Amino acid sequence: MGAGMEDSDLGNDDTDTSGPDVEVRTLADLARVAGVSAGTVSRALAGKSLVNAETRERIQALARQYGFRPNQMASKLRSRRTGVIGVVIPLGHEKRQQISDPFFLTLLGHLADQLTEAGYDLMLSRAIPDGTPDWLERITGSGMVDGVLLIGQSDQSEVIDQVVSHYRPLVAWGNHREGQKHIVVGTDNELGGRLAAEHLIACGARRLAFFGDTGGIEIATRLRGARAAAEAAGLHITHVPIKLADAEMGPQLEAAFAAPDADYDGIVTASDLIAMSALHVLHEMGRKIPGDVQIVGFDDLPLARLTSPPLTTVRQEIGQGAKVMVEKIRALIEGETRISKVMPPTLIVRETTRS
Amino acid sequence: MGAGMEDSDLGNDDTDTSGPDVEVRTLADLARVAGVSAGTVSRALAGKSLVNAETRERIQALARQYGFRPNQMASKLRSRRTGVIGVVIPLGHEKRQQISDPFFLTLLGHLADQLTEAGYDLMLSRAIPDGTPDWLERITGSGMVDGVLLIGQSDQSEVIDQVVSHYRPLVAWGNHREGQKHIVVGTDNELGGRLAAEHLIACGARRLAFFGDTGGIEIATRLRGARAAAEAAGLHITHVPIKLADAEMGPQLEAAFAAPDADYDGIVTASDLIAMSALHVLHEMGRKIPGDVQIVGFDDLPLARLTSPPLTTVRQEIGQGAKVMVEKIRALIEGETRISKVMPPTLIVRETTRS
DNA sequence: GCAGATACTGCAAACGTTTGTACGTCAGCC
DNA sequence: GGCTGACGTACAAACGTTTGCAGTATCTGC
Repeated sequence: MGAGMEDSDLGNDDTDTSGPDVEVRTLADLARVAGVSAGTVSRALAGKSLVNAETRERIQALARQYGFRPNQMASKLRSRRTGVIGVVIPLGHEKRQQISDPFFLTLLGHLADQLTEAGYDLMLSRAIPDGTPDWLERITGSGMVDGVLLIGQSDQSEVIDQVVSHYRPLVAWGNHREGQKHIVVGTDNELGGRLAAEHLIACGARRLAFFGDTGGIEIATRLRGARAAAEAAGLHITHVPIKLADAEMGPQLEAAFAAPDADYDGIVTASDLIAMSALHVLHEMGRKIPGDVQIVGFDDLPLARLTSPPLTTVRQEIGQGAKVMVEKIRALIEGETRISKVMPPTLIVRETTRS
Repeated sequence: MGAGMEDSDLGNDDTDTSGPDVEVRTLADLARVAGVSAGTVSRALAGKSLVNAETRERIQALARQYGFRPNQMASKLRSRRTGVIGVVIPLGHEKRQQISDPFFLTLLGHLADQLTEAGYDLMLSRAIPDGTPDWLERITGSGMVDGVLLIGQSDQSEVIDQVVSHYRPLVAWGNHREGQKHIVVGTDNELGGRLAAEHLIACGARRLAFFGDTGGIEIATRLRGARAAAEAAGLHITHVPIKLADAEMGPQLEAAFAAPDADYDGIVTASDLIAMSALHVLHEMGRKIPGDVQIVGFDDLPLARLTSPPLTTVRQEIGQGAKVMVEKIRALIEGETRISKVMPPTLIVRETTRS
C-alpha cells in the first residue's frame, strides 16, 4: 500500500543513534544502517584487518547497540567450519540406557572446560552401538561437527577403525591396542590392573578377585594385568562380572559374596564406583576393611578420598587426559597427523589396604 | 609411553562397497545418480509422502549405498530449525572454573537421555556470568539452538528474566520465586530445608548448623527453610558458608569444626557432597555419627546410600525433573505457554540421624 | 472423449553468511 | 605527472538445503 517498508533511503542518519527502532537481523540490515556493504560488515565483525580500523569499530559499536549477532548456521555453512566438537558416549555393553558412570561424567566436565577454552562448542550425543558403524557415522557424517571425541570405546574398536578410515578427526578415550587405526588417549589399563593386584599381594592378600564386567576392552585389559600379577605370584584370581548399573550393583555384589568359595581377602575392582558399593556391602556383612578384606578401586574419583576407610585406588589422570584429547583433536583438524597417547596410572595408597 | 601409527594416506580404500565410483556429497549429486531433481531427493529423504513410494525407496537405497547424508548446516539454515537444545551451566558463584558438582552432572546425564529421546541434539556450554546478560545471549542469540535449558540459576535470576523478555524458549532448573518471568523446574527448596531441620530437631539435635554457600538462590532458600524450622522450635541455627570446591572443602570443614562454639549436634548440608565430606572429616576427628553428630544431606545422589553410615538426605527428583524440563522446552518451542513446576522433595531417612 | 481432479516431479527462490576479485582513491617516488 | 603499490570497500558468487508454485502425466467419472 501507501506506506511501503522499503526504507532504503539512508540519507536521514539523524536520530537513530540510541533507539533500535529498526530491527536489524542480518548483515545486510546492519550494513544499511552503517552505510557500507554486507561484506564489509562481515569482515569488520570478524575483526579482520582488511577494513579500516575506524570503520571496524564503528560497525562493532553499531552491532552491539542493535544487539546483532550473525547467524551461526549461515556462517558455518559458508565457511565450512562448525566450531563444534561432537562428544559421544557409547552406551555399548551396559544394558542401562543412561549416562551414569561418574568417571565418564567427570571426563565430560573436563572436556567441556578444555573445549570452551579452545573456542569450541560441545555437542553431546549418547549412542547405542548396534554392530554397524551407523551409530558413529550419524555423527561424523552429519556435517555438524569439526571433529569427534569418543568417551570410551566400549567393544567397538573395529567399528571405530572402520569409520576412521574415511573420517580423520576422531579421538577416543580408552585402551590402546596394537594395530589399531584410531587415535586413543587413555590409561595403561594393563599396568593399572597389575599395580592393583601386586599391591594387594604385597599386603598379604592371597584369595584374589576381580570385580567388573569385561564387556568393554578397558576393563578386560585391567583384568589381564591383574591376572598377570596374580600368576606371577603363583595365585589365582577369580573374575566376578559386576555390571555398572546403580540399582543392580548391590544385589550383584551380595550374590557374589554369597557364593560358596567367595571368601576373598583381596579385591581388585574395575572402578571406584564398584569399590564403593563393595565397601558398603562388606560393611553391612560385618567384614572389617582392610582387616578381613582389602580393596583397591580404579579411577581415583574425587569421592575416593571420602569413603571410610578412604579408598586405595589406581589413579587415572583424567584432567590431563581431557587436555590431551583436545590438543590432539585440534591438531587433527588442522591436518596434522598424530599418535596415540597412553598415560601411566598411579597407585594411590589409602586405607582400604594394609599397605 | 605412547605407541602409535602413522597412517597418513587413506585415499586407497576403493575396495569397500559396491561401487561409489563417483563421489556424492550433495543432494544434487545424488539427484544426478538417481535421475531426478534435487528437490525430489530432499523430499524422498525426508520421507515425505509427496513423492512416489517406489521412487522414495529407490532414492533412500541409493543414499545408503553412497553413504550420503544431507549437510545439516544447510538444512538448518534453510529450515530455520536446528534441532538442537543448548544446555548451559552457569558457573556463577563458584570460584572454581569447572563443572564438577555431581548433582548437575547427573542432571545433565538425564537431560541428555531425555533430549535424545525427543530427537534433539544437545549443545553443552559452560558460562561465566558477568553481570550483563551477555553470557546467556551469546547462546540464545547465536541462532544455533531452538531452545535453552539452564542448569541452575546461580544468582542470575534478574538477568535471566531480562533475556526471557525477548527469548521465549528457555527453561531453568532451580528455585521458583514469586514474580519471576522465566520458567523454572525445581524442588521446593524451602520445604527441603525445613524437612531436614525438623527431622534433626525431632531426633534430638539442639545445636544446629547449616553448611553451604548461599551465593546461589537455591541454597539460600534451603537455609531459609531450615532457619524457619529452627525458629519454630525456639532454636538457633548457625550458617557456615562451605563452598563446593573439591580441594578446599576438607580444610573449610576442618576450620568450621575448629571454631570455638562449633560443637554442633545437628547439621543440615546444602548438598550430599558437603555431607559426605563432613562425614569424612568428623570420622577423622573421632566423632560418632549419629551418636555425637547427626547429618542430613541434600539431593539423594546415588552415592548417598553408599556412605557409612548411609546418608539421611533430602531427595530431589532429578530424573523426573529432567523429563519435565524437556517437556516444557518442547512445548515452549511449539509456541505454547507454560508455567513453572516446583516439585516437593522427600526426606529419605537412613542412618546419619537417630530417626 | 473430455473436463477436471489427482499424483508426482521439476524449477528456482530463498536462508544469511564468507570471501575472491575488481574497483577506486591516495600517497610516494622518480 | 604518471606509474606503482597499498589500502579500503563493493560486488557477486558460492555454501547445500528446503519448499512454494507451476507443470506434466495419469486417472476418474460422465
